[in-house]
Amino acid sequence: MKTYREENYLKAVYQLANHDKSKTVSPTDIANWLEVKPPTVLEKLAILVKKGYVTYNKFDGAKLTLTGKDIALNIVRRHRIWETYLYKELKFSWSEVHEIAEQLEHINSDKLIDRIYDVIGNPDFDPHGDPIPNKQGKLPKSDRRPLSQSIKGCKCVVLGVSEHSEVFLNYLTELKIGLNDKLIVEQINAYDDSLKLSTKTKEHILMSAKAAQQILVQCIKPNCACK
Amino acid sequence: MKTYREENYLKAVYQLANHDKSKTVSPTDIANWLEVKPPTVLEKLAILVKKGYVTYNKFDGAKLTLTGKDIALNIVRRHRIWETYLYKELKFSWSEVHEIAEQLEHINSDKLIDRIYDVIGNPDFDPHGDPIPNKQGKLPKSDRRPLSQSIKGCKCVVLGVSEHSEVFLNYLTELKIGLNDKLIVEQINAYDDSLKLSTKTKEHILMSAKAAQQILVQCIKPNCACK
DNA sequence: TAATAAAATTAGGTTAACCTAACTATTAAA
DNA sequence: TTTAATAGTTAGGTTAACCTAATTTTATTA
Ligand SMILES: [Mn+2]
Ligand SMILES: [Mn+2]
Ligand SMILES: [Mn+2]
Ligand SMILES: [Mn+2]
Repeated sequence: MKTYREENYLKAVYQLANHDKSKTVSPTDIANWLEVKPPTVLEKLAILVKKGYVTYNKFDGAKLTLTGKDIALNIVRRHRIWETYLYKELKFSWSEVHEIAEQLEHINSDKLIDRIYDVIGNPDFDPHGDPIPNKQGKLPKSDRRPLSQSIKGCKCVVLGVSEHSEVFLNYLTELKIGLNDKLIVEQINAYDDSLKLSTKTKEHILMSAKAAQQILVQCIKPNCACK
Repeated sequence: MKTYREENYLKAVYQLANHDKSKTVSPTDIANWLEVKPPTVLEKLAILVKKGYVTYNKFDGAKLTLTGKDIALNIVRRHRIWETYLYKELKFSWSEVHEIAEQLEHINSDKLIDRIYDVIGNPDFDPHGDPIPNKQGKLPKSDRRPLSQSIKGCKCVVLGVSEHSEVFLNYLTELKIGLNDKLIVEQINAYDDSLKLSTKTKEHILMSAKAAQQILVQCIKPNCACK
């Protein structure tokens, strides 16, 4: 029996592990992520360990087992399919879809997910550029890096964002920067690493390093000097 | 704070009260409906009374207050809108929609409901012919009676079903009887009240009184002798 | 390295939502 | 009208999911 709470804990472990692959997933991390307190997490981890969905010890932190990863990836799949559906079919903006998908991802009907996935044309990526796992939990390949790693003169295309907050996404929308838009890095300020960008619709966009770190891009020129 | 459990209790009171208007809604009725035990219901009723959503005493049973009825009707509204959406937009059959809508009705997003209600064209009735309350909780008028009350020779149109089980709906589908289909009552068996019917696509359909009680119709001839 | 801060853990407690068993009040049958 | 069945209620208990406060580890840092 997987309750929506259990689904959320497994998804949290998955997302924290992916967010920073070098770090272990600690009870405190999970607690902050889910907005509960560490003892609550410890308690739940013990149950998930018993059920065979995670392993846990202080040094390696929490790790998903194969079964646990399957479940987590299925929730991620549902989440991203719903986001895409809300965006494409129901005309929600990319800053609105996440919150509603947080609820919809727990609806238990494979047939419903299959149906809406068909309606949106079986895409590989969601409105934030995140890959949609297939039914077997395999993620489509995508080669992306933060815009902040660009060098001057780089031409690149926006393939995603690593932050999904409404305020950040609305900020990008204001700058008229969206998924698949092409960017040119005009200048990089050596003092604070802020960027001057231009797009097809807008020139001389000023952007902080903080924001540029959250935008995921790919170089357009095959032999671009960007790292 | 309305949890989905609370929503389900209020909806249960609403539906039981409407199912049989002459009877009071007893704790046992609610318990059977929600598949829990009577003490669980008593406990929850006490909370709902304190919150001002219902009144309860042994003699009048459970009754929704105005606030409680508002909440219940809103859940019913969401349920029926989702059923219609699943049916019309996502091509589910009328026997499949109820179960998924039982989950979807608890998704908390007015904007989402508004959006899908728009997509399906703001209809007044769901795929089972049930009226969709408007935002103020007002139900569109519909004048229907059980097919079992028909007299011989009556021509009527199917406007709904009072049972929503998959097995019953699939049975009707097999008989090729659906919403808005026209029926002619060819004969009524005086012994067991079973009917012989014909439709545009099928003749001499035999139907038990039990089934006929669950089909809601309206006479087509303005001065029909049916009661 | 000793002191301090932070993280992990344990202990003990609350609330919601369930349950069974036992008892009381109603209703229906004999 | 007594008896038996059913419905309502109370008492007491469980589990999941949360909490705070206290304690023990583990890291930092002075
Ligand atoms: Mn999201
Ligand atoms: Mn996304
Ligand atoms: Mn229904
Ligand atoms: Mn319906």
